[in-house]
Amino acid sequence: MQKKVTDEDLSGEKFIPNISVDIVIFGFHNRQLKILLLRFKNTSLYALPGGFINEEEEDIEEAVERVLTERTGIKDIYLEQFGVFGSKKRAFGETHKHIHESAGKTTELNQWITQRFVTVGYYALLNLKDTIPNPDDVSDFCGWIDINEMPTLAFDHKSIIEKALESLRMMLDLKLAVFNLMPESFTMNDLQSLYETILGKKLQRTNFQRKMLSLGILERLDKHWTGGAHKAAYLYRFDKNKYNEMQKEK
Amino acid sequence: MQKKVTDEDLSGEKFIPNISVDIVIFGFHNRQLKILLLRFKNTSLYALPGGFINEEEEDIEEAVERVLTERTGIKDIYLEQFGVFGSKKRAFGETHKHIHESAGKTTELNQWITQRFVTVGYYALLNLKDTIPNPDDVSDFCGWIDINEMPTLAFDHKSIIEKALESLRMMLDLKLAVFNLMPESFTMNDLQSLYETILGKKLQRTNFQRKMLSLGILERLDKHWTGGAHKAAYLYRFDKNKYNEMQKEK
DNA sequence: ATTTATTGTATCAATATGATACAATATTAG
DNA sequence: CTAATATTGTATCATATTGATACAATAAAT
Repeated sequence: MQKKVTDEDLSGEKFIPNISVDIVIFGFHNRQLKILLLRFKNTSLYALPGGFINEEEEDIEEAVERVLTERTGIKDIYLEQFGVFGSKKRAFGETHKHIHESAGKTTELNQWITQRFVTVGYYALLNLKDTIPNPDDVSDFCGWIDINEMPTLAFDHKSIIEKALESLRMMLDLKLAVFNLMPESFTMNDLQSLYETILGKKLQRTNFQRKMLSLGILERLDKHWTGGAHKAAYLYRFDKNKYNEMQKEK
Repeated sequence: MQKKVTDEDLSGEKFIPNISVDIVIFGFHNRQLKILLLRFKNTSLYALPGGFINEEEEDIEEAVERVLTERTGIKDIYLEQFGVFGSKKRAFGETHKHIHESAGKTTELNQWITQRFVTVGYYALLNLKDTIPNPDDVSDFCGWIDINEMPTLAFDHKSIIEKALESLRMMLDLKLAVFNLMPESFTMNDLQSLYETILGKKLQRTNFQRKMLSLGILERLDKHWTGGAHKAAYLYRFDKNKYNEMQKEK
């Protein structure tokens, strides 16, 4: 959702009015799918990272990349635009006033932010371990929240997240973007649990393994001893070179 | 792209600034896929139907529906949002000036339309026969143009159309929206040629027929005599009831 | 040494898809 | 009227994909 106006914003930068971007940043850790959320200062209200588009200098996607870097500390992140939210009810003046006051701001709330906004939804897929979550100036928390433990979300961010997940689900087998969520090396079981949380259903282990191996994009590494009382699983690595060759052939 | 400002617009209606909608309206006739285009007065410049969003009263989709009805005369059309185009280069002041002058307008060109616009792309699927294409006040032509004979298009409408087609192609087997393009009754061959133009490749007749029949949503009607020196083909009808039952089971 | 949990692979059945064959039939040519 | 021709509907076979089950390998605990 719309990032609040900082001092920088007020001095010079000019945003396209009435348009924001919101980013559903997915990460994967401990076999759980997570989303990066902000919490507004002195509230229990959470929200998606978001921002506005610099009128002179930025494509929409560039604005998204800027916000992504601000919140996660990293660049070159897998991005997908999944929808626009333009209901006439998308004017959140009261909520913004509340957030503004809770943050202890003494200045007058900028009028423009209370107007109706159309927001463009993007989702990002990244390796959670690489990130250093960083709150903005109206948030006191920025961090990873499990997809199954969503807190109260501001604005219409709940439905934006649902749409993002649905979109991710549809793309799962078409693109192989899911590997952006995985660490450098992982076991089949790790990968399977990611697929299962995204799809929201259990998959059959042996057939899943067959399918993944037949993609021809996984490089097998050393075995991985868990300490468990059983055979060790292999680690795999997503092989970008093989993937690129595959894409060329299409 | 952005519809030009009419007298109505100037008197009272208030649009969200910097945002437009553009609609790729698909129709199918004579075994050819067509798009509804406008041609600006006294030019050979074509463009997609489009418009702006009433700030007080309209969801984005409602604005799209309004424009659709204005240009085609019909309501309740299948709609799908396929993308947002927000390049920083999307400011078309010079083109608008040219269109404005060619249309013989003596008034000053409204400044707001020369600014940067973010446009939301929708595609619509409808039965071409039901429509009465209707130009707007800066166009002298509104009609169906074959997808393979695209004229020079204004703004970035060429790439918007390409993206729409790509999106339609991806959705082809996921949804069964394609039937919105067909007339009340049609032969398998008609349907196949539609699939072939969308996919841009030939399909095998017998297997296509098997696939369509196995969907369980086609009702077989009488035979259809073409006058050709061969067996008559059956006509089929898309059975909405069967389709709805199918969806419920999912 | 035996037990247990998990892994990698093989295999068989059920489906789906690609390719080909062929009978049915509406018209035209002779 | 008969034969030729083009197109349609359906069947069938081979191949590929997917679902379900079996089983041997093995790391640690008993």
